[in-house]
Amino acid sequence: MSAPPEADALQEPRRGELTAAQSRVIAAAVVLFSRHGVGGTSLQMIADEIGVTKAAVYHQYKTKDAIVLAAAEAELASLEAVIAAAEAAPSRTRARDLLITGMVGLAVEDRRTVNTILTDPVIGEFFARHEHFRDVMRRLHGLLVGDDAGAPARVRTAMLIAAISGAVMHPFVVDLDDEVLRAELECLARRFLGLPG
Amino acid sequence: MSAPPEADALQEPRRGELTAAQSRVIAAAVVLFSRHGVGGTSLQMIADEIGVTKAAVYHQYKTKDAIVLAAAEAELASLEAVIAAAEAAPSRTRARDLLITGMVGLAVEDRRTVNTILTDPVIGEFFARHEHFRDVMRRLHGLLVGDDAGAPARVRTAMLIAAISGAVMHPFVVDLDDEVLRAELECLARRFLGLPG
DNA sequence: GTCTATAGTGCGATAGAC
DNA sequence: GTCTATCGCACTATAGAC
Repeated sequence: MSAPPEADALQEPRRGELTAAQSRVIAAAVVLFSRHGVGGTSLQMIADEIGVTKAAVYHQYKTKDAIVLAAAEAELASLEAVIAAAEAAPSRTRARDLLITGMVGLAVEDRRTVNTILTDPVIGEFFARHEHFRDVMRRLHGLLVGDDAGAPARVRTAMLIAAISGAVMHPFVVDLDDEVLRAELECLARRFLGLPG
Repeated sequence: MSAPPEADALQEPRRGELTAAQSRVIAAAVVLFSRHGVGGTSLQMIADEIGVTKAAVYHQYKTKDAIVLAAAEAELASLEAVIAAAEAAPSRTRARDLLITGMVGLAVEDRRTVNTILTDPVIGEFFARHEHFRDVMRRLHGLLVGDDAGAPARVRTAMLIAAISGAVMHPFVVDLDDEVLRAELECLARRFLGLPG
């Protein structure tokens, strides 16, 4: 595919460039995965969602697994961007601040998709097998609690990640405005970490 | 699958009245759902897991949806028992204490099954349709924050539920001993609620 | 890049014997 | 309660025209 060289410096996840057709496939897949689970989503559903045939989808990705992998990495890329921004912060306090704000922002923005996809067993297997995911998690943990690899620190990080990504899709908050939810989540997340906020 | 939604509202299975054969089906289903997702689990897999044929499984439950529903309510029943015990406590403080201990205990005990099943999109649809689930969540919320239905209280409850159920299956804590994980989770959950302990 | 057409497989579900 | 056997269908994946 041919793209204008200037205009698209913004959406490159650095890990494999997606063509426009591929982006359409992944966008549809993410929505459907979150609605029906990975196992409950067929290539026919993805094809229908973007208005093409199955064969056209197969031309972009040779197998369903390849689509699942690309969708998982697309989701991960958003988180990685937030982490990279936080790592570039001048101070540790500022870094944690950026991280909380960024993570809450991502979760609120996507709501239903983020956690459902992150907790899907099929995606979980991909993440467990791929070093890139573990690396991102390690960097996130480092920003939150430093080099401490003890049990309390690890449980703390796990709880914060689960709390933010899981809370946004809970029935209790479905009717809340994005801005209200974002503010409350940030406040409670900071308090959980013992930060001012 | 994906039957007309209106049809199954009347035929709620009575909890706690499972035959031995039905219990075997549900136990196998819960394990497989958490490992492959609901959509990725076939009746053949369930039949193989308990060593019978598909037809024998169909004799216990007429459709796959009926199995999914029974499995979801079996998971919910554990939580309901914890809530009932907490509601019977003499004081509100004691009730919250029992609730935290019970919820953490359930989550640690099951680890992989609890959260994966709770966040599966197919199970989520069942929960959204059935009043019983909403009732359990309402009682849980009441125990945690009383009658307060404001945004901060709801976000707080949602975060705590997500934090406990989600943290136990995070990669960071997979290697932790059950007792260590339980102690850390209880401590952090209490602190999140501003309780002593 | 998308199409039609088709392969081979496994699915949910049913009938009827034991 | 479990079995064998089967139906009709949807699935993943491929081949080849445009």
